[in-house]
Amino acid sequence: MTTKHSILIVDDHPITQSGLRLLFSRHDKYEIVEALDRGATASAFVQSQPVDIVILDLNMPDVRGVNVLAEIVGSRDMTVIILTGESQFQEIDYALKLGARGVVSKADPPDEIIAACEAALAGDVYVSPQMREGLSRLAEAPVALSSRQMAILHYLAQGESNKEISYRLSIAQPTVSFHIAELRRKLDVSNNRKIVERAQELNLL
Amino acid sequence: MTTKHSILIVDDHPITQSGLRLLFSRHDKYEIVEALDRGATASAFVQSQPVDIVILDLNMPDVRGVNVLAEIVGSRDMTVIILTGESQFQEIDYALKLGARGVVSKADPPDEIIAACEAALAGDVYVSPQMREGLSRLAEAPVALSSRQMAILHYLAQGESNKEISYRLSIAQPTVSFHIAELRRKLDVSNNRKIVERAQELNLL
DNA sequence: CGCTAAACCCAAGAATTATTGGGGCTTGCA
DNA sequence: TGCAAGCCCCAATAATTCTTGGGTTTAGCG
Repeated sequence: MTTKHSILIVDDHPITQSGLRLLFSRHDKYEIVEALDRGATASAFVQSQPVDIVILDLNMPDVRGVNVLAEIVGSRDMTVIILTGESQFQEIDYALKLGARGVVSKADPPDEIIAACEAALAGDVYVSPQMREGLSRLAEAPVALSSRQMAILHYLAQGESNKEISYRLSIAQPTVSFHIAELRRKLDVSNNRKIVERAQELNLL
Repeated sequence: MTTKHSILIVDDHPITQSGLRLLFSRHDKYEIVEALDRGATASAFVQSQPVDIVILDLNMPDVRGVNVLAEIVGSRDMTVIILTGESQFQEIDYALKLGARGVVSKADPPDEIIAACEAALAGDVYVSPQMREGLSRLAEAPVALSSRQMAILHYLAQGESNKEISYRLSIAQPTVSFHIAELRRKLDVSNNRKIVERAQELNLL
């Protein structure tokens, strides 16, 4: 092997970053080139410096991981592996639809992360046994949202304005309003202020 | 020093455990004697083998960390440091009342954990700056809302539009916007979509 | 009593968001 | 193959919401 596989870590917990460094230090096939603690910086980073694999946390203080994922796969064809601490299967399912190449829980043995990387490099999508079980139990959603609608729903849940959303997704403001109208229709609410509440009732977040 | 300070880690994420091992391996004053991934096993462990310091996660699949804490401090006088990944300040406040000797977020620099251990050994209670700020918001003087502001807050929580609210209260629409701006200011949020969320945090609803 | 602060209100104009109408794309199905 | 339905997008325009700058009233205080 001439060159190692470059890895970007995106996780807001320094202690988890340390754990990942220790893990990958035992596999000289991989090299961590950067570890970031904010989703926004991650989107920017991969623009200027693409990496082979992104290890992405779903829960970060600034941006939802799925939205980072959407931005990354939207601009570059990069391998993203989801590393989640919670059992948010709806969101994980959505991440897979967006193009995540692997899903591992922080409660899984660390080797699962390596397994996911191996699978991704081989062109497969790896979901750890625990996560696979959770996903299979996920009852088919009574309300089916498209990926765009889901992305915008997540931004809404974070309290972002339409303008901010249009900027992040690089689409026109009326397009955001259009998707919001679709969310209102599908979730059967009359008012934008009820969208997030209803989505939570339906476990869409 | 004749003997090292013994440490028990209780956290359901192996990768976090790795990070902690790496961290404490750089401080030969401490020695990790065990790392457990379930709260129930932790309660049992310290009965048979007391340790100097317990690093305790709040979010575990089987038992809430606070319940483990209650059992530990109830039976043995042991130093427990809370290591939390979420901003659950109500629960953290409760943990401190129960007798936790330190609080650190997983989003804090790892050194904060060492600082908390040092403080605990010196007999102090250490709360990291980030956590301290969150806790202070809990304790800060209750936000005083006028009756008009409170009325409008309730309408907002029900998802009513400004127009509907102006209609119900028989006031002009800009007046509603004015009161909403006051709510934003008093609740210290930047965006209308966050008002209700913040009000719930403060138990104003 | 005058002064200040805070709550309440509104008109007008600025800013944001929604709707309409239309286009392109893909998928499944007749 | 052609058609219908869903998704995604946007420009232009409509509707809503926000801000600004002003006004009134009340309450506390030196």
